[in-house]
Amino acid sequence: MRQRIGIKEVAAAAGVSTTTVSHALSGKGRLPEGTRARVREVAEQLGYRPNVSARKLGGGSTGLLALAVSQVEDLTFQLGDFDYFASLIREATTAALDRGYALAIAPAAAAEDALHKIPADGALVVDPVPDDASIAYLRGQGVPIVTTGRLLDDGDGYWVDNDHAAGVGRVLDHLHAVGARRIALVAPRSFASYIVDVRAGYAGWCAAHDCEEIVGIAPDVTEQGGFAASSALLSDPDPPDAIYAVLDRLAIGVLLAAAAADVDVPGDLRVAACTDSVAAQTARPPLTTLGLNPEQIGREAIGLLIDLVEGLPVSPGHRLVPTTLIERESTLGSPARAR
Amino acid sequence: MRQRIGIKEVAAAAGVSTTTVSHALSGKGRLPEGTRARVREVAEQLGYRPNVSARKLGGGSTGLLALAVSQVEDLTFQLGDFDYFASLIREATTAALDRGYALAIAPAAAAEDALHKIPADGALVVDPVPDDASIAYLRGQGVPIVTTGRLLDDGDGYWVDNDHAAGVGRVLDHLHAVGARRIALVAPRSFASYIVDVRAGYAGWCAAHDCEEIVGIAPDVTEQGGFAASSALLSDPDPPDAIYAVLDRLAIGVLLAAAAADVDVPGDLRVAACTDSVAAQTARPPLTTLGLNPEQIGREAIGLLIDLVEGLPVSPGHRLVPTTLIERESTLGSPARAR
DNA sequence: ACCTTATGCATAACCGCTTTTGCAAGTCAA
DNA sequence: TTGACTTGCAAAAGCGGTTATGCATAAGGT
Repeated sequence: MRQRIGIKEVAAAAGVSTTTVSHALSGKGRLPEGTRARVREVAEQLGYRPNVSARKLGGGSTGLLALAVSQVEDLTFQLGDFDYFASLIREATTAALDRGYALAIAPAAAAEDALHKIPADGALVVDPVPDDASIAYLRGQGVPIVTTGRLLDDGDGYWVDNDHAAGVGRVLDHLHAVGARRIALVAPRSFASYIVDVRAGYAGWCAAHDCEEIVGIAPDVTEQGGFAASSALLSDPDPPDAIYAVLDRLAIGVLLAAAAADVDVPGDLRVAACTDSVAAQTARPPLTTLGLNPEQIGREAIGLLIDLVEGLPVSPGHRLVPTTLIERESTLGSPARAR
Repeated sequence: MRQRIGIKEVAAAAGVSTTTVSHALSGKGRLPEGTRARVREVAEQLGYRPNVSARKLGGGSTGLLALAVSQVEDLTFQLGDFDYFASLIREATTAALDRGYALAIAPAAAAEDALHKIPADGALVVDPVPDDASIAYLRGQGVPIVTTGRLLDDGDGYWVDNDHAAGVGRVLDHLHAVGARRIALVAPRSFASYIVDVRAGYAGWCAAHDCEEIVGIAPDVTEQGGFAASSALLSDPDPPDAIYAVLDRLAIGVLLAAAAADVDVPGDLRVAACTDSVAAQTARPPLTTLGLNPEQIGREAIGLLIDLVEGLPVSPGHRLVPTTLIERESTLGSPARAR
């Protein structure tokens, strides 16, 4: 009948009061280092685990951060890229644990309800959508928030994202350098800031390079969506000679559409994608991608969030994470020609 | 300065005591229907939301469950199937929240350390590996554990999994029914129970149907792994006429290998996979898959875990979740021939 | 009419932890 | 010596609920 070890048990074992234990563990109060260390040791030995609920109730912090992944109601939002999210979340979790925090998942479905039920000190919202109910709720609660990708309807606040403006330019420059002159963009409608940014970057680049803007709107963010959008583009009398898809899964759909339409990639069509992944790497031909360094995004976002939670001084505004262009056959073509 | 509405405010507004409010809302105590309804209405109007932490404090539990996703050190374990895990975790999270628990992520790396820092009442370990350090640690702490997929080195304990034995039979019967006679299995080496189960089921089926066992071992669980394993199989002088891959990503690799080797699917090779996903659905040709109903697995596992945490009576042992065969072109072939 | 039992609700004691306050003992300057 | 600070720790008051207990009053049995 192993009973939970609470602060009381620790206090008894250490021969001090519960107040002292609380202070020793939290680092607050006035205690000599000696007592502090002794209490900590006893707590450790007894395997003391604080009760999160009790902490929260007493007005303290719980050491819990909510991780909310936004969703779009009317769009089949199947999480565009698995590897991206997995990397981001993995790194975020690790970074949080390093500083003594745990990440609790708030499902996108009942996000608001979930956030109410999770006694979190702060929240990380991944790819928020405009008028995000969970964000409004968190704001009301006064809970610190950091988003990855900025809020479209409110660019203020703290967010971490890639430098998409620079990233788009890099990809388009690359496509142009390998000979593309009619570069199309395949993207879903703009439900998240990075899509807006990429589209804006694309428009700007086209204007600067005197190129026609060709945009194919994908109905969803899966391979199907990419297939549909690019099939339409390819059947045009004056089809593009390059396609940049804003998600790797869309790009894989583009490759499928090209194969179906007997268009040679990269001979007649160069294809590139935003977001690197194993799937992009193993596609036929392997896809040139813009790596987004999700690990770094996750790490920075969590660092920022914890600073906010702990009331540490942070410089206001956002953080930009660089992108990495990964050149593969889908735009380079030499290995394909070698065949 | 809108203040929180607690049970106290509701009590004042309804002209009753906090006890009555608590009883009215929880359905306990002795109250006439009239009072109950009135209090509920007032609570509703005031937008009362119970404080989860306070509620938990009364009970013994802390309201935190750890979600550990095991990993294999020396295998590139990129999470075989995204959709599967996403569905499972989403449903598990929702089920947990419904019962007032939050799910905290314990990263596979540093799992033990992470679990130590997360003051959880119980843990859900997804696809544990043999000699899992995190499980040993949790056992030592006396924390209730439920795994999805059983522990290879210890089948006892509580676990939830698909009825793989039945599932394999269903797929192989299907492949046999559509004419396959040399059915190969593509699988990574056995790091998890479901792979062991599928391989055992496959071996049993082959023995029962007097078929030769042909197994291609994938070096990892990505498209690359499937490509490598099936390329080897297809270059055999007497190649298989069907391949069953234990993960959808492997199967997509199989499709790529078939295309590279100019083998027609499903004409010359039927391909099926375990685990359904959008990627499988949009593959060319669309893949016949065995759906694993991850939602149900997640829900049952969490239900079981919370019962254990709360000391509710549970029947010992495991829970089996049925599979669903989803037939698509990769084994049916008619649409392909129609081309 | 009187005692018992059921009914309707309030009082108060927790739950585990944080935090404010209080108090004794030690330190120090005047 | 003495008042003014520190220092080291404990007592006690919440936090927002749940639940055991108590106590009127009403209903039912004899």
